[in-house]
Amino acid sequence: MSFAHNFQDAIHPARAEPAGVDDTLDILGRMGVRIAYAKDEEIYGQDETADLVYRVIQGAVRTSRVMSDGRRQIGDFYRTGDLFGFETGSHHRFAAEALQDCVILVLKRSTLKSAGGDLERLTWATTNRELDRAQEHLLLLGRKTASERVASFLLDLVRGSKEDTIDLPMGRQDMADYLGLTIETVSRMLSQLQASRIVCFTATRKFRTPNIAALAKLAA
Amino acid sequence: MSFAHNFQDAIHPARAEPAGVDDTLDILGRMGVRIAYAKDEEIYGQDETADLVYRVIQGAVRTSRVMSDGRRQIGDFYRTGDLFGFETGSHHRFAAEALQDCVILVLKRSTLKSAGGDLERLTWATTNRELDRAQEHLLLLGRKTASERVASFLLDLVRGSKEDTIDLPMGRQDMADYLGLTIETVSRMLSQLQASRIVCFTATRKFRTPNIAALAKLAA
DNA sequence: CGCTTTATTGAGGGCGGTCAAAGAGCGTGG
DNA sequence: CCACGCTCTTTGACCGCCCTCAATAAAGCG
Repeated sequence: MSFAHNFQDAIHPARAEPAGVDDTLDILGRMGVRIAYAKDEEIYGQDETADLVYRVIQGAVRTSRVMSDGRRQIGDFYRTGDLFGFETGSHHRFAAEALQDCVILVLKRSTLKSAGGDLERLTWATTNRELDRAQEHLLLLGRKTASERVASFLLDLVRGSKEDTIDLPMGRQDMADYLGLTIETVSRMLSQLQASRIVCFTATRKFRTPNIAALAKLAA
Repeated sequence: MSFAHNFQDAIHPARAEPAGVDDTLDILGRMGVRIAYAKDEEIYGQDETADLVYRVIQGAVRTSRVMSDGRRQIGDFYRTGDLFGFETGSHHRFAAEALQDCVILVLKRSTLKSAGGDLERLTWATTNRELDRAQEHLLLLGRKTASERVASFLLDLVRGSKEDTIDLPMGRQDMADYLGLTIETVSRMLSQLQASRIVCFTATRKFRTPNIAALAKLAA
């Protein structure tokens, strides 16, 4: 499954940190270890003990859980700068995998907690954000229709980006497993949105949203 | 909607605390204020600021979120002894309502955080448990079938109880809104489980599980 | 360019939703 | 205690959304 040769600190510590990011995060950079993962490589496994936390330096990550018969649910996606692995106190309910080749900063959880002050506040804020997102996800999975789910998903991406053209870091199967749908339904909904001139795909994984208001309305 | 006359500390502080509960929780009892809520009364509202936390002293509570067209998703249920209201750092994504007439201990969040030591650990543990449950819920809503959802739900109740006969604190509509189903589907699945001799309802809201192994298998 | 993987589109079926009616539970008042 | 009325639950018939299966098309990659 994974034949990537991990390496520690092979990436130069100088990062292109966007301006405005809290200085607190810079402290993290000096505390942890950078590890590179190949696409689809596992960062941590389902039911693994959770004494580490992670930050995406480059690339993107998904958390997922698979049932014994292969059905899969994706918990969330993480982009550059995001912290993840906070989901539990002892054992991970979801596994984490690299969505693309990426570089991850790995830290001991205990280090973060004992650091006090800003870092503790950061840990707290991150966990709260996780809960918020999970609850929004619950509503989506429990009560939204297929088109509403896809619209909500795209809207989330639009709101989390400053670019005009947005590129999806994941394939259709990952979208489907996040949204609780099949790949075919996702594809159909996307085609439908495009036919309605609400989104416009310039490539399989690149799109623009000429009509965000309409998209927001569809997302319900 | 609610014509219950709330009253503070009208309930005598002596509680029938089951043995084995952490002493930490007793401290809470001296810090907060007890408030009684009538069935279906709102404890806090969707989008309300979240500077308080709560503990169920008596009765049961649900958290829920409704969409503009009335579709509702229930986040979780809370029984005697459970802490709730930890879902967010600033504003509640879900409202909380009394499932039955109940008594709730209300505390300032800041009090809890500044107390340090055990209480801080308790806050942390509770939040982690919330995340764990939310993630389990995500899998249920995203990937399980109707019968698996109902089986999972009943199994959860069985595992959380020491009694042989379990009674449901909620009606079918609440179950449905928790499971992302309709009331009719829930009812049909229950009838089906009973026909299979996997559960046995002695009343609408009382059941036993003669065959937990089979129930666990169905829950997947 | 050929091969593999991924995405789209179509046809048909099934699970769960919708609509409707009957039945059970339960408090109220005669 | 029973009759009545309300709410909640169950059951049935039918429908529609999404899934399944299958084929084609497009995209990635050597």
